Amino acid sequence: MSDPFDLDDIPFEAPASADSVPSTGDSVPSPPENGIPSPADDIAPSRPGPGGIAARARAASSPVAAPYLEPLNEAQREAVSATEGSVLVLAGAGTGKTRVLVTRLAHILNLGLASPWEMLAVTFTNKAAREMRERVEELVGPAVEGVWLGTFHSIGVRILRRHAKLVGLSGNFTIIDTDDQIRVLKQVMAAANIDEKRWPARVLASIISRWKDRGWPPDKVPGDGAGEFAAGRALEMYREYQERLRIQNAADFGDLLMHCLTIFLKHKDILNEYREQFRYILVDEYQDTNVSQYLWLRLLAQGGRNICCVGDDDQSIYGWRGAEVENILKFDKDFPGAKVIRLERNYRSTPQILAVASHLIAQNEDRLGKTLWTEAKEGDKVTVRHMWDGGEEARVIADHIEHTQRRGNSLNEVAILVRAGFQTREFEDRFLTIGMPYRVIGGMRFYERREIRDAIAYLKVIAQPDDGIAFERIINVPKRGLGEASLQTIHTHARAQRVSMVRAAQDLIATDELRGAARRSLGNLLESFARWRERSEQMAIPDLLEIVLDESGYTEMWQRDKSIEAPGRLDNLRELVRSLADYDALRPFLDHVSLVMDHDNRTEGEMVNIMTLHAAKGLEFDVVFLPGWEESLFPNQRSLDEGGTSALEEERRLAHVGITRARKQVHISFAANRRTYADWQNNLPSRFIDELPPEHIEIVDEPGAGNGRGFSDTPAEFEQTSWESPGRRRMRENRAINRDGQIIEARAESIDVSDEAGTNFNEGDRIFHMKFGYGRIEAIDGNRLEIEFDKAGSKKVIDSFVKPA
DNA sequence: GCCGAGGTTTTTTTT
DNA sequence: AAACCTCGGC
Repeated sequence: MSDPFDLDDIPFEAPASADSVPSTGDSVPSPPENGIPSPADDIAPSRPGPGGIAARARAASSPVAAPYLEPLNEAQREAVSATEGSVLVLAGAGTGKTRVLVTRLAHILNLGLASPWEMLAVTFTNKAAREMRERVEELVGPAVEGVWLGTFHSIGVRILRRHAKLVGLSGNFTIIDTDDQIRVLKQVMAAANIDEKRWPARVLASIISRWKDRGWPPDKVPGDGAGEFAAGRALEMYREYQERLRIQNAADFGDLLMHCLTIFLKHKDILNEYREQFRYILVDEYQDTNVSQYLWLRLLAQGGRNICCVGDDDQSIYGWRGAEVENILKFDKDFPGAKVIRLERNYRSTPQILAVASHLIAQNEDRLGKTLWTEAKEGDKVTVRHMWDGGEEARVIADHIEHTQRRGNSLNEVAILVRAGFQTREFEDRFLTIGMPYRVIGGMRFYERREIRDAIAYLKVIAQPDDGIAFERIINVPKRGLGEASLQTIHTHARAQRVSMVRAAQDLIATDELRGAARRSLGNLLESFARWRERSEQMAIPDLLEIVLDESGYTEMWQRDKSIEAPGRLDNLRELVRSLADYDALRPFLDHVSLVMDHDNRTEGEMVNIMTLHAAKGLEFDVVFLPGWEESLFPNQRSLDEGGTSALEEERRLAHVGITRARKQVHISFAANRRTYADWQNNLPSRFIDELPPEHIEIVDEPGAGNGRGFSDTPAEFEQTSWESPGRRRMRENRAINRDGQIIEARAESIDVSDEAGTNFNEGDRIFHMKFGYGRIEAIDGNRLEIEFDKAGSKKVIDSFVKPA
C-alpha cells in the first residue's frame, strides 16, 4: 500500500540512540545496575541482560562503526554484519533473536545497501510483525513504512492482489477464515451427497489445508493422496471447493501463499520482478515455515539474493499446521554456502530456569542441539506443586500472585500459560471472585463475536458483490422472510449456473421461483446493497457502517432483543464503528480483520496475563505459572494420538517454550482431579515432570500431604467453591422474539437484471419444472423463460430449474 | 417459516 | 453443564 512513490531513498533519521551514544566511548554514566535505562537500552531487549555491562565496556574500548552494534555480543554482531549471501541464525530462547533481526535490518538500510522497499522481512505471527515494526522504527524512523514487513500471509495478499487475475480472481477478492471454509465445504459435500455425519467437513478442511501447506493445487495432489476420506473423494471435493471459491472471488489462508506460488511458477517475468526488488530477505521463526512458505522463499531468494533466516528448532510448535522442522535442518543444502551462526548466550533467565529447560528439551532426539548459557546470577529453583483439583490450583496460584503483588511486583510481569484455551476458565472464575485484574490474550476474539461477524459480512458484500459466503450469513439476519427454502433456491441456481450467490439472487427476483413476499424482500435487500455500495464511495467508513446497520434493521434487531447479552452486543457494534475510523477504505479494514484477527484490546494497566503456550511464544515475563501438567492434558492426548513420537517431541518443545518465557521464576503445577464436561477425571502427573532435573526443582507439596494452606480437602469445601463464584457468566440462549419479519415493501421489478447468458431451450419446447410441473415455453429472455404451465398458469422461471419434458 | 423439544457435542494449538 | 444442531409440530 505504502509503496515507494519514486526511486529516491526515503530519508530516514539516524537511530535515536546514535546521537546520544557517541562511538568514541564517552563513558556510560554510572553503570546501569538493575535497569536504570541508558540510551543504548533503547535498542536493547526490554531488559538489559547482566552481560550488558560487559558488552558495553568491550564496545567502548574498541569502537565500532555503528553505535547500534555496540550492545551486541560477538555472535549477534556477526549475524548482523554478515549481510551478504545466505545466513541461518540458530537462536535459542532469550538469546536476542529479535534484536538481531531488527538491528540487521537497520544496519542494511544504514549502510545504504538497499532501500526500504527492497527489503522483505517476514514473520509468522502478527504479534511478531508488530513488534519488529515498532523496534525497527525506533532505529530507522519512518523509513520502516517502506519495508515489506509482515506475516507470510499479509505479504502474500499484497502480492496476490496485484496479480489476482492470473489465478482467476479479481483484485478485490475476499479472504475467508476457517469458519467460512467449513461452511463452503459443507455445501460442496452436500451437493455431492457425502454424509456429513460420517465425514465431517472440518476434517476435510484440514486435509485440504495440509495440501495447500505443501503448495499443492488440486492437479498436483499426488495420485495416492486421495486417501480414505469419503471413499477417496477428497480430491474431488478439493477441486469443487476451489471452484466455488473462485466463483465467489474468495481465497482462504492457504490460497494466499499457494496462489502466489502458482503465479511465480507460471510467470517467470513476475517472479523476476520480485526477485530483483527484494535484495535482502529476512525471515523470523524459520522453524515454523511450511513447505509452501519454504518454496515461496526459495523462489524469491534464488539467484543470489541475500537471505537471512532466524529460528530455533527447539521452539517448533506448529507441526500440526503443516510446519516442517526439516526446513531449518536442511537449510545449508537449499542455500549452498550458507553461513550458520549460533546464538547460545541467554540474556533472559536464571541459571536454574535454563538448566530445567535444557534438561527437558535434551530428551528430544530430533534436534540440532544447542547449549544455552548465561552469566546471570543464581535465582530461585523451579517449583513443582501437586494440587488436589483445578479449583485448588487456581486458588493457590491466585494467592501466590497476590503475595507477589504485595511485595511490589507488577502484575504485568506475571503470566499463566496453559496448554488449551478452556483452561483459562478456572483462573478467570477465581480472579473474578477475588477481584484480581487479568487479561486473556488471544481468547475469544473481538472479530469472532457473532454481531461483529454479521456487521462485517454486510461490509464484505458491499466491498465484494460476489462474496456469497458473507451474503448467505446475513441474507436473513435480521429476519426478512428469506429462510431455508429461499436460500436453497438461490443455491441451486448458483450451483447449476456456476455463478455467485448474489448473481443468482439477482437472476431469481425477476422470476416466479420465489414466493411473492420472499421475492420482494430479496429485491429490497439487493437494492439496499446497491445503494450502500454507491454510498461507500463517497462517505467515511464509520458513517457507512452506521447507515448499513440502521437501514438493514440490524441494530434494531438487537435493541428489541431482551436477552442479557444484547446490550453488550450493541456496545461491541459501537466499538466496531469507532475502530473503523482508523481506515479510509473498506478493503484495508477487511484485510485487517481477516489476517490480523486481534483487535486493539491491549488493555492498559496492571493485569495478570493468561494465555496458551502457543500464544506466549516470543514473550517474556518475570514470573511464569505453568498449570495443568497432567498426562492427557499436557502432553495432550489428542496430539499423541495423531502424531505419535514426533507429536510428543512437539509437546516437549511446547513445555520448553513455556519454561523459557520466564526471567526469574517458574511455577509448575498439576492437579490430580480435573473436571471434564460433566464429571471428574483423575490424572497422573505429566511425564515431563519426571524429566526435570531434580537438583534444580523444588517439590512444594508432597503428593498426598494435603494442601497445607488451611483448606481441608473435604468434598464439601470444593462444593462451596463452585457456588462461591457469582461472577460466572451465565450464557442463556434467548432466541430473539422478533415477531414481524422486517419485510419492507419494495419494487423487485426495479432491479436491473442484465445477463448475457443464453439458454439451450427454444420457444415451444415442452419442459418439466420441479415445483410447477409440466408446461410449454412461451417466450425466452436470456436464461429467463416464460412458461405456460399446465396446472400453475404462466410463470417466469430460470432455465436451470427446468428440464426438457 | 418459526419455534421449542430433544439429542449431540464440546477441549489443542493459529494464519 | 452448557452450547449447538436437528427435527417435527404449528
